[in-house]
This record gives sequence, C-alpha cells and structure tokens, in this order.
Amino acid sequence: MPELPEVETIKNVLLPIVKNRKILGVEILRKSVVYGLKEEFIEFVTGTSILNITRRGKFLIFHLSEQKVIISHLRMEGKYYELAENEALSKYARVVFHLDNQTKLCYDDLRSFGRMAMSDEASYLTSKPLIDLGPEPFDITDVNFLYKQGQKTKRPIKTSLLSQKLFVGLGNIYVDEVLFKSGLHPLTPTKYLSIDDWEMVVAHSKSILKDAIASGGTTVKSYRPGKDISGNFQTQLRIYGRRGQKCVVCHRNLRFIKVGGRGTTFCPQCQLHAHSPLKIAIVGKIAAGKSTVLDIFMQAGYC
DNA sequence: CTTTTATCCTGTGGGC
DNA sequence: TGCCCACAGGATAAAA
Repeated sequence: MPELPEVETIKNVLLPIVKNRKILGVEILRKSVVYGLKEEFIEFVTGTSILNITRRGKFLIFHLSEQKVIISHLRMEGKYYELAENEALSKYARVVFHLDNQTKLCYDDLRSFGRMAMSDEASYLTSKPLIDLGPEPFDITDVNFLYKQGQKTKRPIKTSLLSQKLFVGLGNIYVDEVLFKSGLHPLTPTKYLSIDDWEMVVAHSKSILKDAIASGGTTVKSYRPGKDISGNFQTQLRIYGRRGQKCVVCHRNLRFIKVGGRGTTFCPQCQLHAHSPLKIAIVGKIAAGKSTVLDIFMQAGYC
C-alpha cells in the first residue's frame, strides 16, 4: 500500500500525536503481525516511551526509551490511528498500544501483511531487514553506483526499481510514474540504462516523490495517513490507474502488462524500449504465423 | 550468487 | 443473486 510519500506523511501526522507518550500496555490481536513471540513483544514494549518516529525507505521506525526500536512495515493495508480509550476498535485492528493519556494507538491491517519487529538503536540500521536497503532517493548526488549495479542484471528496470536495493521508496504507483516521465519502457533490461537514463530516473524520482509528499501522498483504495486525513496526489497521476485510457501526452492507447507479477501501465509511444530497433518487418505467406509473432511482440510491449 | 515462485491475508469488482 | 476468478499500493523465504 504505502510507498515512500505515504509513509513519510504517516510519520509526520503520527509523531506529534504520540511523541513522549508512555506505553502502558500492548494488545496483540493477530500474532502473525509481530515477529517473535507475542509475550516477548509485549514485555519489550510495555513501560517504554515513544521518543521519536523516523522513516527508512517504506519502513517506519519507532524510537523508544531504553534504546529500544520497533521497525514497522505497513505493506499493503497497514495503518495507524489514535482512538480514545473508550472508543471501539475496528474489525481489522491487529495491535493496540495503550498510552498514558487515555488514548490508544491502533495498528489496523485488513490483510495482515504488515509486520513489526523488535530491534535497538545500535543495530537496527545494520541488521535485516534494513541492511539490504539502497540509499534514500533524496540523498543521491552521484548516479554512478546505480549504473554500475545496473550493469549486473538484465532484469526489467521496473523490477530493479521495486526491489529497494538500488534505492528505496518507489512502489507500484510511483515506479510507473517515474518510468513514464523518464520515457523508459518498464521491461527495458536494467543493464541497458545509460548514465543519462539513471540521471533522469533519479531526478524524476526525487521530484515526483517530493510533490507526492507535499500532497500528503496518494489515496487509492483505503490509504489514510491519519483519522479524517487523506492524500490527494492521485489527481496528479499521469500513468498509474489509466489502464484503458489514452496517453496524456501523445493520446495513443495506453498498454497494460504484467512485470514481475505487478500490473503495469505504460505508453507504447512515449516509453520506447531502449536499444531495440524501431521498425521490424515480418513477412510470410498466409497462415505462416505473422499475426502470432505480432501478438507476442505486442504482448511484450514492443509495438 | 541471481532470479523466480509461492506465500502471507481479505475484500472488491467483473463476467457469466 | 450467486459463484468464480482476477486483481490489489509489498516484501521475504524457499526453491530453482
């Protein structure tokens, strides 16, 4: 669900609400959401205070007293919100933190894909899962490492960008936006990207993510950064969710394919395959298989 | 080592 | 209406 701008927004909305609150108790309503033993987690958190909340990629980091840290990932549907102690929990509440001001911090997760893990200040950045993350997009000043890393794989560029290993923050929505703006076909083998391509990918990632943060994120389906708050970047999406429509730039029919199992919308005119011929002739007699071949090319998004 | 596949869950919407 | 299937913003462990 949430990508970098949504997690950043959630962090900003949540911090003033829970900062310096002491956690009096914890209820775990779905134990699979917490790594390790339920009792261990409750013991770990109870009695600590929430000193700060930060973000690393799409992970939320709760900094507690006693050098304790909770790493929280919302995956598709996770969300945090505060309720008064006497208010009823939602059907999808998975973890509830009881605070010292008659309120409770609720973690809701319809699909229960989200996870929370215990860690500490000394090691959370250098142990899994954060250890494998690439840099924050806003910290990138030199794209050379991306070019070098990219040379090693022929995986589709979209898959590489979603992996969070080159740099963090892009999910299925923003990666389609970035590739569209960069004029790159989502199936382009990563090794074919030039230094200039990487410059463009990084520049557009920064500007799109920055604009999305300024809009409070994108509200698709159920995302809410907080109670009664929703993002509105969805009005600025130029390619994501426009399946079946025409390109906002060239007015050709947009194409929808699967890349690494993820739904992908792109413009066949504005996003050409890098380093592939622009024209191919297919000749043959009737029933020789020309249209079959054409279908395969079209399926792959070459024409 | 890299890359692909299966999996964790629940709900919604389209087609028949 | 009911049923079945495809799809949904993500990451990870296991398998290949």
